[in-house]
Amino acid sequence: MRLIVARCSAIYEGRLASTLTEAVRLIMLKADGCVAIHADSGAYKPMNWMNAPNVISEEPTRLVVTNPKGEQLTITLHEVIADVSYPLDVERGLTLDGVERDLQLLLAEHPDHLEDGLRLVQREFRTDVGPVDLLCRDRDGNAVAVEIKRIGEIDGVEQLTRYLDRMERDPMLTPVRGVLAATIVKPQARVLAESRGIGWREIDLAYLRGQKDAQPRLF
Amino acid sequence: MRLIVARCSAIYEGRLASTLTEAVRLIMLKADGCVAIHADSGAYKPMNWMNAPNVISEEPTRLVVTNPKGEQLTITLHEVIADVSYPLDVERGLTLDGVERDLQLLLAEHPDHLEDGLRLVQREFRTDVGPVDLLCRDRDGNAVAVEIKRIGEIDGVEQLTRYLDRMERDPMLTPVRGVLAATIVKPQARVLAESRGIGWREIDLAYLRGQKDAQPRLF
DNA sequence: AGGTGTATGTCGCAT
DNA sequence: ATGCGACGTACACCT
Repeated sequence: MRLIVARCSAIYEGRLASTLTEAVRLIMLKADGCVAIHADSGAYKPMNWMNAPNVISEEPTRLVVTNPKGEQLTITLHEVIADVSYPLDVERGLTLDGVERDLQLLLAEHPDHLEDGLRLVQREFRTDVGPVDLLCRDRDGNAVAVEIKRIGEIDGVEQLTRYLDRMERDPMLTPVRGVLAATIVKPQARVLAESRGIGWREIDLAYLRGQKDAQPRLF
Repeated sequence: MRLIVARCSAIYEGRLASTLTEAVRLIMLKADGCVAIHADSGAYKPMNWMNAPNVISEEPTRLVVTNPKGEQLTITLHEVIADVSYPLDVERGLTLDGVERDLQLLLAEHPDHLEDGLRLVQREFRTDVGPVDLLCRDRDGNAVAVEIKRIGEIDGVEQLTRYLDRMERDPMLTPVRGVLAATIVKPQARVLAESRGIGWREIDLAYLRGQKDAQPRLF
C-alpha cells in the first residue's frame, strides 16, 4: 500500500468524463494495482478511482492509470507532501452475518412464519428466468413462490412477477401465488405488489432467530 | 485526514453484523468523522466503514465508532505501525459530463428532438410508482411519457411499462404513449419496447448540445 | 466472457 | 427524515 498526499488534479476518461481541479488529496495505490483519490470526506467513495487490473505509468509529475477497457485516469502532481509505502497483509478475514442468504435459510426452516400452514417444497427452485428463493405449498396444497429481500422494493416485485409468469405455465404448479418477504417492505413495493395480487410480509429477523435458537430445546 | 497503519481486528454491528480477523490494514479517519478500513486490494470498497456523522471514542488499544442510527464499528489495535495526519483541502472540484441528468435537461428543452411537435408538460412527473422523466403532449394533444436512460436496456422498458400502467388509469392522461430515449438503445430493449407498443429513440447528445448552444443566437 | 442479483451499497434530489 | 432512482455503481456467482 502506497500512500501519496499531494496537491494534485485529475482527469478521468472512460464510461464518462470527469475533471478534478487542483487540491491537496490522498492518493492510494494498492498492491493489486487499484488506484483511488480520496478527499477528506466520504468514507466509501473516492473522488476518482480505477479498479484492477491497471497499467500504471509513473512520470515525475504525473501518474497515468490505464485499464484494459481503455478507461484512463491521469493524475497531475503539483506538490508531493508525503509518499510512503507499507506492506499490508493479504486479506482473508471478513465474515458477514444477516444478509439475504441468512434470511432465506431461516425462512426455509420456518415457512409458517410467513403464513400459517405453509410448507417448504424447495429452496432456490429453478425457473428459466432465474431461481425462486422458496417454493412452498399452502394449507390447501397450492403453490406459493416466495421472493426474499433484505429490503423489499419495486425490483423485488418485478422479479417475483417474472417468476410467477413462468411458473403459471407449468401445469404441475399452477395456480401459483406470490409472496414478497423482507425485513422492510417499502410503500411503493406494497402498492405494486397488491395491484398485482402479490402478497407481502415483513419479517422480524430477531424473532425468527429466537425461533431457531428455541427449537432445539423443544425436543 | 489521519492514516493509521496497524495490525487490527474489527467488529461491525448495524444493518448486519461482520467480524474482521487480525491483520495489518490501513485505517482512514477523515475530517468529517468518516472511518474506513482498507486492505491492499479493491479501490472502491473498504473492508469496514462508517459514514458521517459519527462519534469516535479513542482508547489506547481501541477505536469505537458509533453513528446516530446505532450502528457501531469497534476496531481493536494490536500493533500500530504508523499514525500520521495531514490537512487536506476542502473539496469542491469534481465535475462530471455525460450523465442522465444532462440528457434529461437537454430533452426537456428540446422535446421536439424526440418527435415532431412534442411539447413538454412536466419534468419528473410523479406517479405512485415513481417519477416519469418527462410528461409531454404530442401534436394531437395525447399524453406521452418519456423515460430517459444513458443506455437503454430492458430495465428501462420495465420501468416505463409500470409508469404507463399507472398513468392509463388517470382519466386526465389516458391514452398515454411511452417513449424510451437513450444515447444507445440495446437490441433486447428495442424488441421488448416494440412488443409492448412502446417507442424508442436514440439521442445524439452532441447534436442536442449544439442545439442548446445555437438557440440563443437565433433570437 | 457475459448475464443476473445483491449491497452495511453511496449519492443526489424530491416530498 | 424518508422515499426513490441513478451510479464510471462494485462484486459475487452463475452459465
